[in-house]
Amino acid sequence: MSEDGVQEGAQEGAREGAQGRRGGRRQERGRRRMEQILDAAEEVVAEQGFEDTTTNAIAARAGVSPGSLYQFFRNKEEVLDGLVERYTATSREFWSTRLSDGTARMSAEELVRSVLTGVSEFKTRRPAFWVLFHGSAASPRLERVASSIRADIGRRLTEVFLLRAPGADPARMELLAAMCIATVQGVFPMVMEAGEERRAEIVVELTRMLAGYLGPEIGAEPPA
Amino acid sequence: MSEDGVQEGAQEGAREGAQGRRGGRRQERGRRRMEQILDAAEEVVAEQGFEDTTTNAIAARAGVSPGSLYQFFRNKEEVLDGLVERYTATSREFWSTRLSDGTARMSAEELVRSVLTGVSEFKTRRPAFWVLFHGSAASPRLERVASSIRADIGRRLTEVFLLRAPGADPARMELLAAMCIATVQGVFPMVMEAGEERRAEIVVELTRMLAGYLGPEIGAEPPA
DNA sequence: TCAAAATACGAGCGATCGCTCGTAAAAGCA
DNA sequence: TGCTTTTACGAGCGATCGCTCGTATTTTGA
Repeated sequence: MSEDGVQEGAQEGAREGAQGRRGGRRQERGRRRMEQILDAAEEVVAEQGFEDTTTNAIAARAGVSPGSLYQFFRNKEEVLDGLVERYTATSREFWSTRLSDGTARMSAEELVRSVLTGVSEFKTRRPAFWVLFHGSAASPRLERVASSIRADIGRRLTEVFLLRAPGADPARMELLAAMCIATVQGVFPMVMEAGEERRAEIVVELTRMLAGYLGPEIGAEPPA
Repeated sequence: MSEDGVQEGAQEGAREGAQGRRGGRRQERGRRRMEQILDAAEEVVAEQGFEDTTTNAIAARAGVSPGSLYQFFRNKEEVLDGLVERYTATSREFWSTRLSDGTARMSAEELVRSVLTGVSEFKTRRPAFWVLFHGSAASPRLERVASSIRADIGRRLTEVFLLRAPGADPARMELLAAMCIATVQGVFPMVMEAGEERRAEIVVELTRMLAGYLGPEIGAEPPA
């Protein structure tokens, strides 16, 4: 090592991909800090909305100086990208556990209801998820983020549909999935704004609409 | 006037309301300027999005100084409120012409298709409408605006439903209308982003979904 | 033990944006 | 014609926000 000093060149390529300062070998402490910052971002986005979220507010919520935040994220957008990454990872687990068991045997209505309650739970656990999922025609930045989240969910849902209708055209199933996701995106705010009993009523409506829509193509095989 | 310098104290009370538009003894020229400013706001919102729209940009687009803008609108939000007001007025015409004729005789599918093409046209004529209608969970301000627009459309649509199903429960029809509006809000971005032929395909899907949902309660009376 | 790297701080820079203010020209009214 | 009101201007104030920079502390690795 004494020869020339510079010998870290071999390493720097490995890490640079995701986020934060380039070429940096991150310590355990740093990785924890990044999670803290993302947790804080989650809270602030859920409370203030996407556009009103400031980096200083995120840093303060995380109990960290603005400078420290930029130690790990190059700019505000990268923080949001970090949130999205966490969501898609979590959503991956969510769907796999929810689809591994007997979804193929469910009626379309049971399937829809099961997924809807799942989404509802997820939204409670991750308050900012809905904001990023819903997106907005008003904000190009947010829409970019939202459509990437929806695309990921679309892929999962397409798999489920193909599992239930093995002979079907994949492109067709993709379209059905996209329609369902868009519909839920549109209707879910109603669910959230409504009171407790009203909420159940709307979920019933949404279930009826989607089950009716999917039924002919994704309906359960007759249990005979 | 030279006597004491300070003698405008008697006037200042009258001044407070005049700034904005409250006690509006507005001249013809002023009313035209307001329309110009709203036109400019329409363009800028459609191009930049809701949050990225600045009052200075609106003024510049309208060919007016920032000061002049604030001669007519007390703040940014009032400009957006003005846009919404124009929309609800235009939407009033839109619905009344679209509902005055034989909507009661149409099948649910025809009705849905007719409304959808209408919305599509409207969106082309008023580019910023979609932005304000779609709203966003990410922006409390925008959501306020959007929900007021949706509420107005909801009232119109409820009327149509009641016209087609005179015996039905009004509250029930209101719920159906809200569901339809939310669904369209969710799915329409897909329509807009898609290419020409793809677009028709999605509209067919949306029509099928809504017609299937409404059919049992709003379907046409048997023509027999 | 010690230098390099990673982590941490926080004041504040530069840019933006909503909006004001002093001023002055056009329009209504006597 | 004069006086008031409305319309018009545009530089710039005050506040905010994303982000930087100089510096100090902790951890790593040899």
